[in-house]
Amino acid sequence: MAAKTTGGRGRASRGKPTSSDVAAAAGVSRSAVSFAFNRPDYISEATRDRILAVAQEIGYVPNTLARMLKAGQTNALGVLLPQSLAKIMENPYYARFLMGVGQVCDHEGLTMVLTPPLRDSMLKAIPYAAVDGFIVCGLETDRGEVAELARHRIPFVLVDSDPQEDVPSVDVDDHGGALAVMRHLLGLGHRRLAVLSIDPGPDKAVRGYRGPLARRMAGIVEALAEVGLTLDDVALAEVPVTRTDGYRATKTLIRQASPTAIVALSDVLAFGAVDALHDLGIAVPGQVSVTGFDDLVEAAWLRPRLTTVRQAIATKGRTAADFLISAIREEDQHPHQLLGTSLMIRESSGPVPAG
Amino acid sequence: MAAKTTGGRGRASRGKPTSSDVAAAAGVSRSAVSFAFNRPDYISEATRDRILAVAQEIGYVPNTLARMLKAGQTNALGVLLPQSLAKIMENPYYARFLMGVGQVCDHEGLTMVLTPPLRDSMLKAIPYAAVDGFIVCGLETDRGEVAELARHRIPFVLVDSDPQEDVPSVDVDDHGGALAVMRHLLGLGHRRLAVLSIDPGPDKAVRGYRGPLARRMAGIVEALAEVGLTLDDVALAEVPVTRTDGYRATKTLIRQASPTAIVALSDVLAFGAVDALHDLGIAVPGQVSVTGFDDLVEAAWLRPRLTTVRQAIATKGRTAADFLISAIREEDQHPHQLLGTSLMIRESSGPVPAG
DNA sequence: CTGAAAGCGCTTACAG
DNA sequence: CTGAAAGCGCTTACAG
Repeated sequence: MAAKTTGGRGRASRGKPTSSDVAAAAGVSRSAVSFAFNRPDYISEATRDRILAVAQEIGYVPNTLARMLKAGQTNALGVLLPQSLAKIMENPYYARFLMGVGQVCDHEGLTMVLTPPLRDSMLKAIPYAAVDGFIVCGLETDRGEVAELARHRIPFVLVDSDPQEDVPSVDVDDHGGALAVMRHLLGLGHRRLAVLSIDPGPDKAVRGYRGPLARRMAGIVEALAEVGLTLDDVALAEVPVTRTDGYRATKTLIRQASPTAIVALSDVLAFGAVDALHDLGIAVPGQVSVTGFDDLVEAAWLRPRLTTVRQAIATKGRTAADFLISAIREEDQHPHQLLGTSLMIRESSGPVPAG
Repeated sequence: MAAKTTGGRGRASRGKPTSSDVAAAAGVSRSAVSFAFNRPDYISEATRDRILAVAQEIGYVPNTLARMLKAGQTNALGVLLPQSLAKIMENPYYARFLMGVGQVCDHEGLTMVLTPPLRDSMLKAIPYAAVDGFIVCGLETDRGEVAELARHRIPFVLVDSDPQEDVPSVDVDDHGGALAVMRHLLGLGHRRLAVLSIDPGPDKAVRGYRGPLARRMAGIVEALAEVGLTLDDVALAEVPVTRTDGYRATKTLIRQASPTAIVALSDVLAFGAVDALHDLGIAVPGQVSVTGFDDLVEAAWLRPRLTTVRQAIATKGRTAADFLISAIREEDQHPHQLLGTSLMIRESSGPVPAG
């Protein structure tokens, strides 16, 4: 601990100067100091200048925390993430999503607070960050957090989740996207398919798929049914969304199922798949087609260019931030936005190879 | 504004419940409530359980702001960024850097607050976010902010900057990196070079290059001198660090200077350059070599794989976070870390074409 | 094991 | 235009 000079309440005291220090040094009351910063019109310009000069000199700036406490707002938007900060920043999907959120924050003069999953050690006393509300992200969410947030009357919006009646939410037409990409592949004649899917987390066994993953799987099942197939007819791998995991899983899928097409449920996984196929000497799309989901900026850079399902990720972030701001202002609506998806047919998918 | 029931200090009051509400409902004092959350050993288990149950029931959770104010710390690390949040999240370099910072935050149980450049409208009353300290990032920094932070005794560390004696800092051997990549290209016989550089910002005219850019330029000049050239002998474009800007600038450079090698001072710019050359039908490295700087993860995905200067970006973030934590704890050291760079020779650079 | 009191640093009616 | 006072919601010695 730092040594603290006790009795020093004057400017001689160690630590950050407070409004009292400024008041003493400028020979005015603390309110005058406050007015100098917040209500220029309440005091004479001369006094204000003097106070500000003194403040500048002794290095005073109003304590943000105290200000926030008084005001009852923080001017910060929280983003409650489904994974560790390190993992999130590694995932281009989130970079893009946070870009959207960031645009709104920039525009509204808000800061952005990134919060990793709540430590569920003590679900009672969640140490919420100092924010005005949360954007709750991600496939793996809505365990206890959502109920907790609602109970504590903290404004929030759900993203990539299972929409709830009375909570604002932003989602994407995952079902339609998955359906479209599957029909594309099936239309090209592919029947030996592998689905490179996203790890649904530990409680899938208990509760089945949820959120976007559930919708995407439903789209896949629907498309399969159209040609008389079921999920049992495709190879399935479920892995964390990293390029490395996509790479490894692809090698396994190829070995075990020798599919003619790999349907990745995320572009990042598709990147890994293309890499793996390249390293295996398998031509894309000559021998194996690969499709993604998301249409990250990087998807168009890849060679071959990736066929994928586009979703407007930045728009999703922007919309979520807008909805949150409305919720914070207690404009008591509960808007639900469903953004469209569209199939981007590029170079990584082609007709099933002859034979 | 929300309607506020005035005199209601009981649990009937609107808005979030406070410790008084819990105390009243549980028939104990406010301190007891506080103890239930913070000092389990100060009260009986039975009482604690009762208080916690009541808290849970009425949806009470201690106000974070008040807590922080009392404690004098926020458990949040601020990252002061050189650009708007939207731009930052668009740049893979920052994604990687923030990943490093995130790793430390994850480990230490800290949250991460992203702060765009301070609005210099009112340099006196900068509305600092509620954080324990700042990691100050970026080429364009150290205008007024650094002096302000120091004046206000806010702990901070400088990253990618011009190190100062008494401020912790983390930098990279930009000079060595630039020197190495230039020697590589010159060694391959290239003499008609174009440098695709980073926009130094508005006050370059006044103060010249600073920070990493200054060091990289110095490395370039040194390498040029070794073969009897000067900066006047190379084409130079200075643009914002986006793939699009790299793309456009490359087209211009090719038209105006027809270089045999393009030295990009950032991988993101190099990505754009490779794209532009591809679209122009110019072979890389057959006709034009391209090099980058950073060695982003994506650099190895590119085809041809990008020759570039590797810097340990995530480590930089991690080190910066560690230094900041030390500074916050007032372990009064001012460590300076200089991380190495290394030249990654891959496929995008080759010998100067004959003729 | 509990309760009244002070205080973290600020802002804001309110009376002068 | 200024100053004393209350209060934002919490925590923490302190005396019981």
